[in-house]
Amino acid sequence: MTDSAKPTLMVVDGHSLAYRAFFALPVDNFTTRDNQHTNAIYGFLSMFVNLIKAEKPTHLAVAFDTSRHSFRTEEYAEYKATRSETPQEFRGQIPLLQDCLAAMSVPVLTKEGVEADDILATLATQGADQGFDVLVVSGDRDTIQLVNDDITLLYPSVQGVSQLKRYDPTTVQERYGVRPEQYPDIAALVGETSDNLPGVPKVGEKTAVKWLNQFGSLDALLERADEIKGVVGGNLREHIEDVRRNRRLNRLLRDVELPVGPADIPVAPIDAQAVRDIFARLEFRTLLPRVFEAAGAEDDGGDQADAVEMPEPLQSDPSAIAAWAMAQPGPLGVNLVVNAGRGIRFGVANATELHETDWSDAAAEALREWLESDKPKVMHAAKSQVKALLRLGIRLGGLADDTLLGGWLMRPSFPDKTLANLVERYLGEKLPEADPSQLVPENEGATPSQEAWFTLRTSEALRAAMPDGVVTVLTDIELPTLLTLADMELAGVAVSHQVLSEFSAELAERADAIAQQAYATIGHEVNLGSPKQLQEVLFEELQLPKTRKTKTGYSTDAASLADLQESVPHPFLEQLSQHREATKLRQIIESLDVGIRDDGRIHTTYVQTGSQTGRLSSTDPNLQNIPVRTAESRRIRSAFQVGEGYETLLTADYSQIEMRIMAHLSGDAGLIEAFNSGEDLHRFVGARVFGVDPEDVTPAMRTKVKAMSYGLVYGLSAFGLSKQLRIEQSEAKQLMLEYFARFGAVRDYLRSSVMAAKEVGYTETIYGRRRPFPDLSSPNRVLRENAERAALNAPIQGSAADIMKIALFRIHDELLERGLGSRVLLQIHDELVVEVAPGEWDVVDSVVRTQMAGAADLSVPLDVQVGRGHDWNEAAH
DNA sequence: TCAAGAACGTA
DNA sequence: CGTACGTTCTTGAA
Repeated sequence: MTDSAKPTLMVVDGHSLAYRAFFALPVDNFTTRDNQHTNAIYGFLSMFVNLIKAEKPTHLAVAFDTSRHSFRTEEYAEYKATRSETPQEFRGQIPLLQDCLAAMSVPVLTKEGVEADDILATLATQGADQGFDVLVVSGDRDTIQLVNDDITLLYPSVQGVSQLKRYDPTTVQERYGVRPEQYPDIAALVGETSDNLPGVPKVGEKTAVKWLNQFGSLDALLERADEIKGVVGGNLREHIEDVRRNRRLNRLLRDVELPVGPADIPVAPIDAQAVRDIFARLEFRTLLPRVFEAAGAEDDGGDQADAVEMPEPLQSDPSAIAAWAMAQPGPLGVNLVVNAGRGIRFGVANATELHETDWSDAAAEALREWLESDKPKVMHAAKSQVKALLRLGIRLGGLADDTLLGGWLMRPSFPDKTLANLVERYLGEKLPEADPSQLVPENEGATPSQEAWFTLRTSEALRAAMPDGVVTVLTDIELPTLLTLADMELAGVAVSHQVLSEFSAELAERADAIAQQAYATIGHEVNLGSPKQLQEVLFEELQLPKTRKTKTGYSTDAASLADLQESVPHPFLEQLSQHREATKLRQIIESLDVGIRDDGRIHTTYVQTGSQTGRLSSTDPNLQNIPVRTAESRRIRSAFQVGEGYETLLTADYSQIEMRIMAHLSGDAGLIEAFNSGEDLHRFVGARVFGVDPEDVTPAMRTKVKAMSYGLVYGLSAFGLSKQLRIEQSEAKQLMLEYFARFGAVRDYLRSSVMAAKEVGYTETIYGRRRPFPDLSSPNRVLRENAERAALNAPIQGSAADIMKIALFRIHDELLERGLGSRVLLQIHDELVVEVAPGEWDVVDSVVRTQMAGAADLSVPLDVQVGRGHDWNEAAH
């Protein structure tokens, strides 16, 4: 392509390319542990090394803008004035990017009063004069004017930063219909919105090109502007000064005084250690070898600790392993490979020695003493392993860490929770992985003891990176919770197939009947479960007014149907709603029914890392969303019954725990008084807000303040409140004003908590659990406001989750310690379900109340409601 | 067979 | 234009 005899000069506009990368790469994937955003840096460098590899420049420099001020703003103050402020998280990345470039020995050029493109223009012009092949890399269209036989422009295409389009004189001519040096003439006529340079109205690229070709030059055109007929002619004559100004401003300076010329910037060897250091800080791992490769340098690993050599795993006898493990002073990595609930292989490791064995009852017995001892053990995803051991009657002791939990606590939003991912993130190494595409893989995956070894080392690295508060949450809340959940999952909850199937049959019959009526109403059959077909019926056949828009059409959800029914009543709407209700319940029942195991119980799985706030989630089946709102749906709960050999179920729930946490965190005197007064919360708040005595608070008032109180925790707006209460927005606004006039500290707290989160980049619960929020300073309003609401909610929901977890494991532990037969079965965020053994009611009731009320010491009491019954519905109060 | 979207259950 | 979840069904592309 290029004449190999000629040197190649590559000059890059760092600012514009990094800015494109900033918007192209999701910030979520490019944030370091200490919340430094790196997406612009990564995107730029990734493209940059590709360029160097492909183009092999002999001389190289990257130019940056210094500020928004330049000779152009001097002449025309509005220049680029419409550009929104570059976001702080972009600007913050520029110095770091420049550090990276410095480490890579790439000259970084800036000059006060001129833009990066002027520097490019100067170097490119000098380079061409001095016999270089010149490559200009820029995302600014004005650089098209530089293109000639010696100067080629690489311009990012719309597809993304990684694709660069190559412009030489021919391609410019093809694309724009003029020679490169004429491009600024077109731009001057058309204008450039992004630079806030208005052009001639009604003149686009086509007209501009036509004129230029007709008159030969811009000067000639402006001279003879009288000859252009029609509206555009008038426009041109009217805006002739704008065009002249545009042309002055879009001319790039080719004679900027620079400290270096093209010959002074030959490609130099990179500073390997400096690159390693800054990349380590930015947590770039995959980029490192690419930079070394592009620079033609050897990555000798540097003066960091040498890459750790993985010791060979030893196939050992279980009792030998047990003796060895007992003798180890420090923590060991432990890994029981579980399949279908049973162990199959077992591995254990310290830093230098790896042992593994097939798992068997005999192996379990040999290892029992050590497993049950409090000798420290470090695992990844311990819960399923703990359960497999419990099935053999082995209660694991000494669980010192679970890297699954640690990784989640550090970055709760990250979906990949595998050990392999943590190994890469925290050790910068690769966990050996079998190639899943091959039946007999060439590369063996890690063996059980190797995984244990990696787990142990990952645990150390994770702990080193973990803030103290997060360590506390891990060891004092999550690890004890893990052991509790293992017992709860194994216990399961007894569910009556009989009750479920009777109800299911009833619902099936009803759903069928309603469906038939619905078909009769509209005159034909339709799949009532298909929103697409329903839209046909509702909005075309029945010509009902359009509802809320969805991605694929108009909504047919319950709220929309209710709205329609109110404004344009139609029997089909009612039938559809009832059908939905019946089939939904039936669906839930059916999935519960198939979940009943041979022991007559449902064993859910709690996903301890399933939320970003610290809550648990429940799957297979989800027992945290069993219907409760309607009397009919509660029949499902009556199928959850006390198991054989037990006396009764106990339910215990926290009342208004989130509002209590808000009272505590905000220190609002009124709200604290509300909770200390013993008065019904919403009555108390309603009395204050509406200025009446508590006994005079009407149900309507109570409903309003209740919605307001709950909405607060979620970042509710006046719009949302009005929608929910079906009142005017102005009334909702007034309600909020009155509310905050009485409970102002609540608003102050919410505001300042979001502000603080914006400052540090994360929120924190009372116990130190963190949740990062990179989007809080996003330039995108939707993203930012979503993040603000989530950030407002996170400490509240998260603190509630912390408190419930503490109560949960303390109850679990105390029941065990006291040798009681009663056991906790379910956790539904603020509620626990306990199966009480015969004769233990009084003590269990007391343990539960005491531990729940005492789980946290807030400035308001924690109120606990306890109920008792043969089934879950009856036990609710 | 899979992923996305809509809908809906809970706290 | 109210947070946090999981499941089921339909649909259309692969």
